[in-house]
Amino acid sequence: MPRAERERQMLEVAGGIFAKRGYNAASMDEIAAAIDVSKPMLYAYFGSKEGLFLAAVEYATARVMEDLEAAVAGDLAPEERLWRGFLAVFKFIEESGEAWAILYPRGPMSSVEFADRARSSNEAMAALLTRLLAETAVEQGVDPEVARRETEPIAEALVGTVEGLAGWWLRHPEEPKELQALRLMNFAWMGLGNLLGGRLWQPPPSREPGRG
Amino acid sequence: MPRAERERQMLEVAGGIFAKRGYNAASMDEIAAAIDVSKPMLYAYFGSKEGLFLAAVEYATARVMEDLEAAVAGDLAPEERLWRGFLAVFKFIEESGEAWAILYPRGPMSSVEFADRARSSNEAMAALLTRLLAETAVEQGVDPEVARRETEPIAEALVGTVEGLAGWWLRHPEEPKELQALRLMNFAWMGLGNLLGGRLWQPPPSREPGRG
Amino acid sequence: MPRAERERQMLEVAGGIFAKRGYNAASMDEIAAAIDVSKPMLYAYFGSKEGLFLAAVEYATARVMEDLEAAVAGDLAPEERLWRGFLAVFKFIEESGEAWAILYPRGPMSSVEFADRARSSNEAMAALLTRLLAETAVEQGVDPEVARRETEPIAEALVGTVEGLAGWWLRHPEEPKELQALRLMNFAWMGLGNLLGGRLWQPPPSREPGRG
Amino acid sequence: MPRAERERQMLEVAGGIFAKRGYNAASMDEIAAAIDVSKPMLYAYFGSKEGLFLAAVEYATARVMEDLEAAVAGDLAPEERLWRGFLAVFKFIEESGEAWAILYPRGPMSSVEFADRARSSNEAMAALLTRLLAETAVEQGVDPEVARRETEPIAEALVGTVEGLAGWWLRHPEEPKELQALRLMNFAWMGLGNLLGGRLWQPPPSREPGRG
DNA sequence: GATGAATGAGATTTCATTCAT
DNA sequence: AATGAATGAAATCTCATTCAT
Repeated sequence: MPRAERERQMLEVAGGIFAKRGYNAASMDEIAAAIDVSKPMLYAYFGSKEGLFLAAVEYATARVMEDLEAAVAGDLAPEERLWRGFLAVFKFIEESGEAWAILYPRGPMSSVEFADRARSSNEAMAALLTRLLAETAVEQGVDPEVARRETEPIAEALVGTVEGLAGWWLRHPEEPKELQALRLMNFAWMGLGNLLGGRLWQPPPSREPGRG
Repeated sequence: MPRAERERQMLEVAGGIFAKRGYNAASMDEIAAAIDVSKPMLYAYFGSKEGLFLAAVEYATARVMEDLEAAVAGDLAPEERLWRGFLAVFKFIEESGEAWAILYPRGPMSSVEFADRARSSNEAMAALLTRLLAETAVEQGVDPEVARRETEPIAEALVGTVEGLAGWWLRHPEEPKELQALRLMNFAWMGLGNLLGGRLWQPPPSREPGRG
Repeated sequence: MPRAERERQMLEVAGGIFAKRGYNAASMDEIAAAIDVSKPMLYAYFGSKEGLFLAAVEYATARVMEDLEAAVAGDLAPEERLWRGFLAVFKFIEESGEAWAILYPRGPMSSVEFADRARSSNEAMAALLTRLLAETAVEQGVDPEVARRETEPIAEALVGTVEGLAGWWLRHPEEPKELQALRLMNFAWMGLGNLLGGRLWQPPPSREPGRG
Repeated sequence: MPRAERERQMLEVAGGIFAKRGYNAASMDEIAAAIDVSKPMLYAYFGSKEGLFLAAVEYATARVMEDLEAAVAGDLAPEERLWRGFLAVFKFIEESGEAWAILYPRGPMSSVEFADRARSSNEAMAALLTRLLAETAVEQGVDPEVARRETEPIAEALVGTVEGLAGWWLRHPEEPKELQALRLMNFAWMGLGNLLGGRLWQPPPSREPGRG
């Protein structure tokens, strides 16, 4: 088995265990046994438990970002882009729940030691959104200075929004992912002001956003 | 020192250490030393490390919720309420960053074992928002069935939004809290549709920040 | 409550807990709570856990010995004496199983540290038997030198015999104590040689021991 | 060092320490140091302190039982068999006092938690005796129903007898083991009825001790 | 005389990590 | 290249025991 292939497999299994047990409760013993590899091998590949964990996080991040970037690529209206991005993320969660769970474990008691370095996914998503929002804003005539200053925090807030709804969805898995994306459009695109006024957002075929 | 007082002090110090180190890396030894109490005392009061942690979470939750509830109490317009709620939360974060950090540690690798029981803060905030949103929606003539179904997930998303922006703010502490609240109003109340169209939200007269 | 009375009560409760949990697993906390006394009181009365334990053992010993001595007192034939002694012991076990269980806990893993000082019961019973056997032997014309040398080890063996059968009885509590005493007479008085030859011992009314 | 060999060594040393200190007072630290092995090795082999202890008990049991079964094997008269069995047991005690002491610690304050599972030796010996006694009794024409009912408790009593005399012997180690076996024959085979009548048991010709 | 509150010391157990083979 | 065997270090938790009141 080629090294890259083997590494990929290790990261997937390890990621699953980290997601299920949490960083500390996941033992190198258990991981090695699940991969069917000796512990020294794990160390040869990743150097330490921390190294393995970070590699698993990066691997998972890369996969979400691939899906997400593919979804928002091309010449699309901002609204359409947001809609497709939301759909892509919830599709990813549905299909690779474990990978998402490493990135956003929900629930406290993390081991903060290397939280910074493990935030790669958050940053990648926020960066993508920041770029998109900034471009669009400028296209739409928003003051460039304002756009520069405001898009990054807004993008971070938006990632938090997705994470928050994803957490709720985990407890209501019977609902389809499209409904989650639709909710986010209503909340994030329309805003509560419109929602509470009864103005809802319509999915693509007849897409027409904005306030009434 | 009366028992209640001592307990409060323990919870504050322990909360700070849990927030700084994470659940696993925080050792009972370190916590006891920081409180200047013997370890057995900790066990006498809280039974176990888990018990101590959960008590600290509850204590922090109770404090945010007090502030938040006070801020949104009274006969206020929905918009005003949201605005004041946001302000209250960011004020809390500014003053009690550690308490917030225990509740929303940001960053992966949690110890999943008792994540459920530690979600009290999220649930409390989401429940408050759910109630407010539902009431307002119905007042505004939204179909009650829709309101019933949609407010809870939207509320969870909103909590995530706050958490997301708070995370960003932690890395940009030079900005005033009012600016964060203003951002959230623009994002969550107006929606991206309006924002990208250049339509911004104005804070109510008797307050200060924002841009016209 | 007079001190002696209170002390007696403490020893009974403590003895019960020691018997149920074993020396180490019985905590001073549990014992104090069961007696409904504060821990410092326990220390005031008995000095230490070890002191409490030894006092409980002595108390239990004193009680068996009272019963046993009463049973074998008076001018009785050796056989009759043995029979009455056995009956007394099994009666005691039936009525005060816990006291017996401190003295003969059956099963390994004792905490040998102060085993010597805790053997008081064994010694007391063995001493009583030694005296009786020696007297009888001499009366029956056994060489006094032999009697002197042999009675003590035989008495210890006999105590072991009683303990062994008591252990079996604990697992077959449905049988009456008289049957246990009868068995011991057959074994200890008649001997296996007679038993295997089919010669059994008859209880008192028609008592007639010896070999066929 | 091959695993089996190492395990045997561990069990012997651990057994010795358990016997000397008792289960609770023996610490894993001390045991590991005495074997000259790290504590984690102990856990790798036996899982827990309890596991180690039980393994040591089983090991000791297996060794007594080997000797005992070898001694009573073959076509022997009941009397001869008993005599040889006693000799074997006392020989074992003389040579492996520690192993015997783990099985029959004499002295109170056991940790009752797993007393049941630690009684293996008692049960093994009692089972062997039960079988032998039952066979012999039937051969000798004893009512089979009586034999079935009585042999087990008698066997347990007999094990207690051996234990009792062994306890005495520990305090009088200057006497030879043959004398102990002879005593037991006189007590258990002849019975006190005969003893007190001055009728003693004679060892079989080809052996030595005893008094005519 | 009596106790609530407190602690020093030590027990078992687990784990990331590394040699010797 | 790969691993079985081994360990140093540390974590949680418990308990007998004692002051200060």
